Amino acid sequence: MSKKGRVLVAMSGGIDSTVTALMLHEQGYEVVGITMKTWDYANSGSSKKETGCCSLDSINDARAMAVKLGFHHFIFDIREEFGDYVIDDFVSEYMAGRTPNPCVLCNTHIKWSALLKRADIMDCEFIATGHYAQINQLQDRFFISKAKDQKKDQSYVLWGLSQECMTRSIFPLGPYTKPEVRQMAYDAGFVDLSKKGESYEICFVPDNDYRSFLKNKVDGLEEKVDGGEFLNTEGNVIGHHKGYPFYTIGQRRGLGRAFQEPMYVTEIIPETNQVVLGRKKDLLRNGMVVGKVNLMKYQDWSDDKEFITKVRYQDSGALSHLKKREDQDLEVEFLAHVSGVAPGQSAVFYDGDDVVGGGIIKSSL
RNA sequence: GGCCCGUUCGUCUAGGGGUUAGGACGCCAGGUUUUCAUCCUGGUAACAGGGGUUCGAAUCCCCUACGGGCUA
Repeated sequence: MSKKGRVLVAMSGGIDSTVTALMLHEQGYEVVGITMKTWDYANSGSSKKETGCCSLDSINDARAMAVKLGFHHFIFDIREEFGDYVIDDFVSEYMAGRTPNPCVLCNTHIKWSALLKRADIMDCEFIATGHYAQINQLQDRFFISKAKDQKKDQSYVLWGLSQECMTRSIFPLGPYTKPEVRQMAYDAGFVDLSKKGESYEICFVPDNDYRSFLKNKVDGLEEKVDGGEFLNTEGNVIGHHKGYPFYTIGQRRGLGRAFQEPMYVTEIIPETNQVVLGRKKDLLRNGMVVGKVNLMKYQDWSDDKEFITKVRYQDSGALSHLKKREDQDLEVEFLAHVSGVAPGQSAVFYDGDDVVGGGIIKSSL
């Protein structure tokens, strides 16, 4: 029917995915909307403000939006896969003293495969999301590149996408800035939507309190880990904490104790339920080991090639060398010290604006 | 049991007759952020207690409570 084909658009009811659907429609695609239900919100407490990408309210919003635009719309229940994979990993990572990245994991292992599976059933050649990122191609390889709007760039959370995923994905917002997208929503008559705020929380933790979430998921956790020791970098006990799963490397606030200067979590030791605190300079590292690597732009490179490594979503990045190891892990050497390397978080490597690849931080060096 | 010091926001402290009693850390609230964090802005909050002296006391004096040195 349509000139360009059918595209399955992941709609959350928010401004970005709505404009995505609109743009594709205007470009001549036949749009089918889909909203994924990842979590059962009925008994997870009330949420007054805008919550994650897939709250129950948002599902209704998304449906209403699709209907208004005249698209077909489906709700896809992926609670089971999502719960088994993303939530179980989330809990076990924290219990192992690491800091998981559920959005990345969901994108890599759940969201895209769920979308593609549905796209096949619905006879859609493409899938699209409202991510601020771009897809490029170098010879036969596809890779993610940063969005035009560097402030909104979301390439960091997409490092895990496979070649197959990228061949069929479209990110219509990549070449636009957030203000431009807002204007488009406004011009299209979605005045309220154009003023809608961003969503921040983890979708399955609507009240943004992951610590309570962990307590609810793990029986007796609080009693088990409460009262662990805070150590200084010399190994002396300097206080007590609420339990190692409730802290993350680089954390400063919420330690509940005053010291002469700001103190940060520099190490988490789950075996002994100890948390090491140090000064800002104690967070600096020379390198790290990254596992579960997915390579995008290049398969190989010379050892002296310099890449920019981001260690967190908002990290501005540091020049570094990447070396492949026997076990497929990457050894990353920072050319300048990097602060707050947290095992469990994603590391993403860039060549300019292009994503070379990414992985999960195993340990710092 | 005689002679000397110290006691300030929750914490560590600045201030030595007229100060909005300052800062740091904590805590709280906003901002930034599709993770957790970081980061930025702002806010809350104190002169151990009782007497004096002074126009005026956190500041000077005198007692009453908790902390350091020579003597028996």
